[in-house]
Amino acid sequence: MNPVLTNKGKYGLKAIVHLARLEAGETAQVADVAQRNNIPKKFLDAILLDLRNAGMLRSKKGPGGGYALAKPARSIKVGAVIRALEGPIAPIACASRSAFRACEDCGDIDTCPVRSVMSDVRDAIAGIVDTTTVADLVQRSIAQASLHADYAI
Amino acid sequence: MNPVLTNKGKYGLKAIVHLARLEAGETAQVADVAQRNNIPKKFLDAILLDLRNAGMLRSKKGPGGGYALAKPARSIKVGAVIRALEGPIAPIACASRSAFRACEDCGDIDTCPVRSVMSDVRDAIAGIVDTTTVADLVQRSIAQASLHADYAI
DNA sequence: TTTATTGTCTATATAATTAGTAGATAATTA
DNA sequence: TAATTATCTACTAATTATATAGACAATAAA
Repeated sequence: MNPVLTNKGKYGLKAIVHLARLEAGETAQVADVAQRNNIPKKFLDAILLDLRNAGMLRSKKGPGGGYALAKPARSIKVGAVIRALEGPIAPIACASRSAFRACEDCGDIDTCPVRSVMSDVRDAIAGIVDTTTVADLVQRSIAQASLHADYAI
Repeated sequence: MNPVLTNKGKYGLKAIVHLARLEAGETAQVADVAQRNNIPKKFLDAILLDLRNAGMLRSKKGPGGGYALAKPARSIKVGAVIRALEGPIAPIACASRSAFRACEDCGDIDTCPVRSVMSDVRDAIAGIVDTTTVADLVQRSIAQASLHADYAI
């Protein structure tokens, strides 16, 4: 099971966390988000567009424009971000709820042990990504940062 | 998070379940396993070799030869099969225990929220695949088969 | 109303990975 | 010796990931 949060999904999550940290009403420009997070700007363009089209971000063109969250960070699930950028979370199509597809080599879907265990895996993944929100991610990074802060003068 | 039990991993799991269903001492030939499970024979050759080199299968050449499990099915974890064929199970390298690697774009690994949630995902996946054995898969397919059996005369 | 700025969209290019194939070689049995 | 079966090396094709280029559209400020 290879690395399969691709750069696209990773960049998208980093970017949306960046936006979630803005003050209410504030926007950030793609170029700024890209630079601050070491993300290729043009690549990020396409990613933010996907997230916007999925209803998670709003955008404004022109000087002073940029991107911002379209709704509260606590209402945006990590799973929604991943699905918008990477597609279904199931490790195999026959174990997907949203995009089920039988394997061509499958004899009987009801007795396939691979499908059975991969369905469990899917549920386990969903159990994490669909209960963790972007607000949680912000919280965690702050909590971790303070744990590692150097308070010595 | 794209389908990422690849065909290789899927074929390997199907094949090892096939072998786990053999009588004690019995072997099966690659050609037979391939045909019965709709797996390209040459591809399966390479897969079974990997599993053999990982110590899960034993093989014998020549007429009457073939493959068999090298140890009891209950001692072979699904996670071991997947790791042998697909590599580490973590969705991203920075969340892997066995093959950790920091992202090039990562500012601080300790405060990265992507790594944090993906570590949770990794643990969730491991929680399934490292507690499910090949024997469990055999059991399940039998249980499911009897559920769907048509007992009417 | 012009100009600079910023997001939007389409098309294309490169690299990596997956999925498989071809064909020779080695071991074993009859 | 001949048939059989696994082993190994090398190669090809298809798909996906990772971008990049450049035109276009909307907005704000001068």
